[in-house]
Amino acid sequence: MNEEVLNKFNIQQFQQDLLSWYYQHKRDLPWRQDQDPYKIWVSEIMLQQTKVDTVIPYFYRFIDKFPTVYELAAADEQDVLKAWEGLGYYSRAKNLQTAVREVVASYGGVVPENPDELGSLKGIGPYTKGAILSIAYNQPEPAVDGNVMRVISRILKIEEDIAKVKTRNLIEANVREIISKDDPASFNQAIMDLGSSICTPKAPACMFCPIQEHCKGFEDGVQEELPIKTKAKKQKKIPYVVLLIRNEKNEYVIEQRQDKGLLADLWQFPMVPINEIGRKHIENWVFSEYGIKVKLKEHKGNLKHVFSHIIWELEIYEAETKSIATDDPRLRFVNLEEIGNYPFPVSHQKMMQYLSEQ
DNA sequence: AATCCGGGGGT
DNA sequence: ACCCCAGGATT
Repeated sequence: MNEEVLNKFNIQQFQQDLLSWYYQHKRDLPWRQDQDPYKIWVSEIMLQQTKVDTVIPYFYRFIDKFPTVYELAAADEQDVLKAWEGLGYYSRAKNLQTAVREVVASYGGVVPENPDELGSLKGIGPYTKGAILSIAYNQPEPAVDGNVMRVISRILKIEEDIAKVKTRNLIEANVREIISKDDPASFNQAIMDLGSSICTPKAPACMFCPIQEHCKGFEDGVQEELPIKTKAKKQKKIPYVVLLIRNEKNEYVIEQRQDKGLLADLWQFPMVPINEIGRKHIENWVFSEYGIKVKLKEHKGNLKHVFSHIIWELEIYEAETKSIATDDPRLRFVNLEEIGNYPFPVSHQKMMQYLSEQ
């Protein structure tokens, strides 16, 4: 496909230009202090679809709480989710703990250096596998993320749709050709740093790019058109009434979500799907669903919460109940003190401002 | 191959 | 609004 471009590509000079730029400009990041495979691993999972600046405080707190695979393996899953609260994509945290437990049980607590063993762990896909192998173990393995796809598609003028797995594999094959065997850890991280600071999605700073003279996209003036990517479709809106149900002991009803799917195992205030039942039957629905008699009170406000694939349109109501206990295993009555121990999605954290004393 | 899965920030 | 972000699992 782009063999012609690759044939004329000066690999040695490219590596030298890229790496000398990186050695001079590399960012001082918390997970670059050492090459502890566990810490590299945690950082890579957190960084999936998440910006560096967002991850940094979470990384410090997480490593402080779970310094090695042993602390994480022994931890309560709810505590792990609490440490992940607000980061999103919560299955990352559950899969990470599952995989760490596997490392302790089957690999003596040592993160596998074998590509197949590493790649078989929960939550470790092709990117994360390559990142750990290259950064922690100095293996010349590609680590193709969004940055790398953008940078490589511009350099080699690859005009395939990067939303497709096939294109990711093509780029991986190309990286395998041009990666530095002497310092693969720096090579992979250099491309990522370049992608975040110079070779940005919009208005790339080609005039300051250390590898401009190697860039076929720039040579042909198409760098701003690359990479090619199909658009995501619009999110579907789903309306809910959310109930802040309080009893006479000033406790609120919270509910644990199911253990699979959206926001799995996190806690929330009960949500009534009003597009399914109609807003006339809210109190009846709550009784049939949870066995709790409630009386709707004041409308506290509305909230729109946008996910990647759906949009929640939330109407928040205060409600009262005479109940002080429940047999429903999903539910708990908690006071304002206890509620802070449970992992909540950001949308429901925002509702806590409406919780009142008395 | 397409869909599901969070939340934040830049433009 | 729209796009992107150090992606992976499931269908």
